Amino acid sequence: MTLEKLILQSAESGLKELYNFTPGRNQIQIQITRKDQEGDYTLVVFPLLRFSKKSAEETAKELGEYITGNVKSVKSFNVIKGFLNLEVSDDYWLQSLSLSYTDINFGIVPVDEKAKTVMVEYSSPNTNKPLHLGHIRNNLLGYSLSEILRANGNKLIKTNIVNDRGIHICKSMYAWQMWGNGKTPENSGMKGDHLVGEFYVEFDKHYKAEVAELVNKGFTKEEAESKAPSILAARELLLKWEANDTETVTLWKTMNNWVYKGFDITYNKLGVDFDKIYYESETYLIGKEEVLRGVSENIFYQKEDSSVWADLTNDGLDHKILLRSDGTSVYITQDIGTAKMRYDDFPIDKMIYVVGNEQNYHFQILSVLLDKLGYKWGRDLYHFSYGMVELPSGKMKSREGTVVDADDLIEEMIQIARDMSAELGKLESLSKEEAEDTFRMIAMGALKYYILKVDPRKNMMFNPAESIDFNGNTGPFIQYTHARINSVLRKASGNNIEIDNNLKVTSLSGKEKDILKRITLFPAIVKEAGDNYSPALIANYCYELVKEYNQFYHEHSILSEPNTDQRNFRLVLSATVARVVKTGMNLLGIEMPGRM
RNA sequence: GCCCCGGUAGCUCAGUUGGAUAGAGCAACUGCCUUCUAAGCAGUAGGUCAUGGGUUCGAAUCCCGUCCGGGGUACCA
Repeated sequence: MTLEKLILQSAESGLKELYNFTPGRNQIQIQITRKDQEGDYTLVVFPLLRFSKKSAEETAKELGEYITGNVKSVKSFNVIKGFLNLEVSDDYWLQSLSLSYTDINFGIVPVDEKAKTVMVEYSSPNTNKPLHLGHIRNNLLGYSLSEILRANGNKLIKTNIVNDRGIHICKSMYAWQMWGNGKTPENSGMKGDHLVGEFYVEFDKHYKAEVAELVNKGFTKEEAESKAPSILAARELLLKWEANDTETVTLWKTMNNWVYKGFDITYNKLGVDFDKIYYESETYLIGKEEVLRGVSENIFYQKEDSSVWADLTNDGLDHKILLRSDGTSVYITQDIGTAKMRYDDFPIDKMIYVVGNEQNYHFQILSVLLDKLGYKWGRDLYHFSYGMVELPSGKMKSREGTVVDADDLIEEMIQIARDMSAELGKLESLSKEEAEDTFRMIAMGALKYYILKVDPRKNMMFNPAESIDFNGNTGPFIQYTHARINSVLRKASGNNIEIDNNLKVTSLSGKEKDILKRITLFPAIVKEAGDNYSPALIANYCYELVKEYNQFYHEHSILSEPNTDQRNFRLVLSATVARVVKTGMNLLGIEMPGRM
């Protein structure tokens, strides 16, 4: 049992004994004592005054005396206003350090037979364009969220739904047919996803020009948008594709394969992976079947133009189209099919969709539709809705080419890591391969931390003109501290200094105690991050921990400490910090270089 | 119009079931490397927590109004 729980229990029995009052759940607040106050845990007595019927000071004093008398590890207390600050004995902190040092999986809940199966869908790209910064946020969040949930004892299935069919890819296909001149990744040396994306932009350019021309001829904007020759041609391709037209399907396969090769490279650089990949082309027909079953069972209705709709007005929503009048399926149609297929394939206890918050309405509807179709899990789908990445110029739009390309950004980060390392005169002792691998880890560490330290629900700003930092509250700062500790530990073992888990120390400095306290918090942080689906909590914890460690490192010497017990304690402390930070950063998908 | 989300230092962000004097980093300025890695440490300066009310021992946090920004809103995904 944690000390916090022991204190809580003691406070409960104290209240009963002193004031004959039995507190309800969450009625007693125990929190970590503020840094500027003496003590380790603080009990707020204000809410208890109406039961003690005494002043805040007096109540706090009586409770403090009771708790110090009952909980061995609490050695003393002080009262300031209505705050009862409890001071914990050094022995307790040392013991918990010893335990976390010994436990290789400290902070991680093992996955056993009783574990729940959680499926996390993330990435989910369209195959008509390369990945950009928005996708990076999605991929990093999805991967990290999965790792965090696994660390909380869940069985994880990471999945990806590739939106490989639909009007968007038909646009790129049409543009390639019209203006491609047989360009391929092979004959142009271009990455496949970038090449296909180029034609998506090309399509939009022509389309916009056509619409403008039609508007000039007197059509309304809406008419023009649905009558422009390009869009008609793209729609025709979609129809041909759904009719399994050989030429169309062949082109579709070719272009998609170009894109997949490109995606694989980007995924690899991002360090993300999937246990099961679904393709919309394989799920949309199931979605269609489900929609048609819905029509025959009068769950949905069909209009005269034969488009299919759901009436969701009873759920406080609107009417929603499920099949177009030409019979082709829309975005939500395939999501219905994909969901059904997944639940058929796996024993899913919890399904999480990592998708941007612009889709909030979509997922609300998806839930209701599946529920109406009779799937009891429909209402349980969880949309992990994260905020957009904004540029100073506003929102990123692939069509308009106003995006920060994922591959470009990664390359740029690696180059900065190289330059900075050269400037600082680091890593000169490493081989070229080792150095390059370290640059990669640092660059990705900077990028990943930058994105994951922000609350996922909020929109975030990215200014390309001010490149991502490597100093301060950053990934490299944390990696650096870790590398520094490694260096000390290397030197220790080089000098044949053995690290002993049996800690014998008489006095702890304030900094040392701060670090000890922070380390013992780690399991609770992992749990909180899992409960709240928030990688940011892990990121901020790691930062706080290494910041405290750096202060300690500056104030105390480790290897040249004459008292060997003290030296041993500091080595155990350092080694534990290194491991906790590494575990935490790995939950964010960030690798930790051995030296930097 | 209607619905959802947000607004904390010049900039980027923490602050999570309401708790003590609202915190970091960047940018600016000042110190600290013959001593375990200076991608570090210490310091100065920077705030009407958008705004007006309310709830209470106590509000950046909860409720209502207003302003500003973003997103969604029936044949894009």
